[in-house]
Amino acid sequence: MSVDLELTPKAKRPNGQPCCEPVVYPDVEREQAIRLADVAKALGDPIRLQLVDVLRKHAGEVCVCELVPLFDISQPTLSHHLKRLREAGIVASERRGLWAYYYVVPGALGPLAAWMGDDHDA
Amino acid sequence: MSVDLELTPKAKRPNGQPCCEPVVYPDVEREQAIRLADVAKALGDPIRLQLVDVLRKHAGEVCVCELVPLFDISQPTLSHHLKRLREAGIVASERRGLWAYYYVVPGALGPLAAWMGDDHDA
DNA sequence: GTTCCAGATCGACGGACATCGATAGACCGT
DNA sequence: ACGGTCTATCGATGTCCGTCGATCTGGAAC
Repeated sequence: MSVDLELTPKAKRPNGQPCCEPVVYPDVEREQAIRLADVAKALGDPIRLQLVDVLRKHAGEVCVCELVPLFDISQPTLSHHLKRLREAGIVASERRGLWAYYYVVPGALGPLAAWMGDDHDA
Repeated sequence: MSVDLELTPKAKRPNGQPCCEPVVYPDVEREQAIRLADVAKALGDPIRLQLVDVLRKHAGEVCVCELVPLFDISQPTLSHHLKRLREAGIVASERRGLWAYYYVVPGALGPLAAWMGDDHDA
């Protein structure tokens, strides 16, 4: 890894013709790609995506006790998914008494949504 | 799994007060969530996300030989990532002679982008 | 046919992940 | 203090994933 690689690998071809114009893409967004991929990975599970969907559509806090019966998974597993969403910065929680209330962090999906929505064809 | 669970788990609380209003969310989008999560999972790797980024910004086909030097991974690993993106329906390829050209399938990111961009606060 | 090259596939390996039951921790009523 | 309830954590387990080197495939040039 971390080999000093030249960005124009045209080298020698059988007939010398290039396969396409060089892309030579700078790694401007290495770090950004990691952050975006982290959010995407957190959404890369059907249950977590549905969790975020429920929380978003509710536009407010939702008690965990209301989330548990929505999925055919055990309570520890649901807690695990909520933790992953929390670690990805997508949701946050607040404890009141016995119950924990979760909500979507405003703007958490913004960067990834913006990247996906960017119209690169125009 | 697949327990016949009642959707209103209010049961008996210590003082009988509910933690919040019932959500009772129908699984309208179980199947859709799986499809969206599949796309998100495919984007849940920095290299794959950068690959899609390069292909999208190029707005055309890009030869694999141009992609290899952009990342510090081996050629088989890159091929593996391209395969995963292909299986997720995000990219497609065309072989011409010795070389393989990849491009982003138009509209492949649309559903997920639409879901993320949906303004549930308004 | 033979040789070379680009790309895909294979097999292996280490690490991450989803899932569960059991348990711990926090909190409320009595 | 005690018992009950909600949520988080722990430990174990089976599966999936990213990565590599080695190899296979099929096309081009000689």
